[in-house]
Amino acid sequence: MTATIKDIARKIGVAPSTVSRVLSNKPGVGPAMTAKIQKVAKELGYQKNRAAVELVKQRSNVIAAVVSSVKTSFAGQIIEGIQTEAEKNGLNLIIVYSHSADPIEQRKALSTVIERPLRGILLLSIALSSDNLVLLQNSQIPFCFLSISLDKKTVPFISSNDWQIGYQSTQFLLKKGHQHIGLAAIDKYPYTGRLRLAGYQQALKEADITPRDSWVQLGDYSYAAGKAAMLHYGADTDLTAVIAGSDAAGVGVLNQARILGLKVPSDLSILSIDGTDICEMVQPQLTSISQDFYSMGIEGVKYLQLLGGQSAKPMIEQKYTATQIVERESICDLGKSR
Amino acid sequence: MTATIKDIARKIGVAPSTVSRVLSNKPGVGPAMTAKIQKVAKELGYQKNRAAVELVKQRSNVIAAVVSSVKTSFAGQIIEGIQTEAEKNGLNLIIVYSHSADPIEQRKALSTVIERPLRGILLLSIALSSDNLVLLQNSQIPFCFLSISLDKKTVPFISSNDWQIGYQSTQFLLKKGHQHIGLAAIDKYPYTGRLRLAGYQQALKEADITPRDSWVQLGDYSYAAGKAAMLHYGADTDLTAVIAGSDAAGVGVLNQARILGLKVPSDLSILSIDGTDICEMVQPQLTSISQDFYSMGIEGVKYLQLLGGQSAKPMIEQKYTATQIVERESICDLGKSR
DNA sequence: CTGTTAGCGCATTCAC
DNA sequence: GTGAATGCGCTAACAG
Repeated sequence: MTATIKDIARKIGVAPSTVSRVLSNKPGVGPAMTAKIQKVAKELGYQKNRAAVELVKQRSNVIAAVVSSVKTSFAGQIIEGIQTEAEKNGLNLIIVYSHSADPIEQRKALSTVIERPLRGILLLSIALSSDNLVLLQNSQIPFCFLSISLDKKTVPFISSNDWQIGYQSTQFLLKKGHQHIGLAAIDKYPYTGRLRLAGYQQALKEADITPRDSWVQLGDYSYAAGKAAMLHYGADTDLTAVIAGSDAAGVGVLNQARILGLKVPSDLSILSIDGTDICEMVQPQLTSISQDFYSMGIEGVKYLQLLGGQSAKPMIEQKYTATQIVERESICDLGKSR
Repeated sequence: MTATIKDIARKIGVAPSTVSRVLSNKPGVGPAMTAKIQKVAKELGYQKNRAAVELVKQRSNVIAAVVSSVKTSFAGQIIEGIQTEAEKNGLNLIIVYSHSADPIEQRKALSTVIERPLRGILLLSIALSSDNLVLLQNSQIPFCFLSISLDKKTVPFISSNDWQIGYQSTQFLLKKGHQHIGLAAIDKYPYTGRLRLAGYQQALKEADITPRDSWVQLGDYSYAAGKAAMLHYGADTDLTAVIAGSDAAGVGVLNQARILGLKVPSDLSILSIDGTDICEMVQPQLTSISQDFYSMGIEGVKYLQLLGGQSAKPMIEQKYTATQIVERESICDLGKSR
């Protein structure tokens, strides 16, 4: 093993506590001694043992992000935000993966995280089973969900408003004169897909339009799901526009439409949800309803910091970050609406 | 704080050591007692304190991946591989970011990782400063670089052969009849960009072609770098093909070429390095020299496991994973070569 | 300014 | 099968 505080204390002929003081930047040690200790520490290649420090201090300066998948690039943006704000506050970030929605898998990821004295836990697009949520809550570690909006009043989250995403994007298309609007590659679970669906349905309802069942195609937000959805719609679809659950799905719809001989946007308009870089990388560029993922990350650690301050009130933050439609090239204006 | 082993021991009226035995699955405790202890542990919401365990056992079952925040999505594939193999071996994975090539930043990321009794460290596309490399080596923790091939005989890595990537892709284009071939958006640092450049130059040399300085455009592998490179080449470039340092860069070249009025592949062929999903998402689909990132991840943790076994010989692995040209739609065959 | 003492939570001897 | 004692490496009182 590596050298310990005792080793260097013994070597110099001083007490371990003195060494500890200088190595953890505590005041009250003479400059001569300080220098000497630092020198010997370097010579011996001393490395702090975090396990020991955390054990005695019952706290660390690390926060954890639990993410469900790396594939979608929005996670990268959130993490970027987290990392930036964490650095600013002298916090270290570790990331752990929790693949699936499988409670057992989730549990494993959670365990590796709540069994340590972390400063906070951020959960990205993770829908915890109720057992696991209880586990998390009992851990006493500050936490916050990101990019998912739960319905329980007692759990904090920072997310886009998914209902609004569904509502606004549908309304946008309606204003462009579209009447037959599809919704593709969203999942059927609460908190994201279901909310978007509800918003979509509401906007349609307000416009006195009754969507046909085939208009909404479930999926997992992937490129493949986008393609599959478009394949279901078919070349002779009555749809003039589709809202895709993610950018990747939007590209899937786009490419499959092309294969079917449909021109975008003249034959079919596409609005993709997310607004990541990929929207500008394809042809035509995808018009999107863009989310502010970076801010979610920033706000997430700010909230954690706030909780750490332990202001008696256990305030629960439930906050929506802004979304914004960014017009690019994939939507066709059909003229006046209504 | 959460309940400890002592709490549950006291509650039952038994010794802490007994509780410890059942909670860490050690044999030699009666079934009745075992059941009782487990029950009470659950009641109290007991959570192991990892810090304490790691302190006493001087080891954990976690491995760490250090990644540079490169925007390119290949990191996700490597991590997928790592995670898969780690799970198979009962290891937990934590990921930490090390932004830049700045030694100070690197040092911080390294510290959060070597100050713990990890089972291994995997470094993804990270070029450590020599100071930091020494630090890592002194930590006694098994480690391996991934997706970067160092020139020191003493450091283990698993990577594509970047020289071959440059050589083979150039040769491929040569065989397709291209004589004027650009290299875009690679960096100028050792170990990746410089190796690819050398391979590219060698292939050109063997074909008696002298590249003009303007043919190689440095960059950071990003979409923007690809666009910038193409902008430098200009609409009236003498190039008939360009090799892009990454898929994102390839798309950048593609889109900028389109803006300049060049048709791909008839006016300009593009070969992108990496072969991630994005190649199939753009129009035309990008022909690529694809890397086996997933395998790098798998092999990386296998190697770590091997080292953990402490077979007296401190064998150093330096291994190249396969690369393969995947033909899609962005390369035009100019006819017989030479 | 520096040394002594105690203990964080747990695993692991060694007794019984 | 179970209990008592010891120590992992470090920080935090408390003395001096």
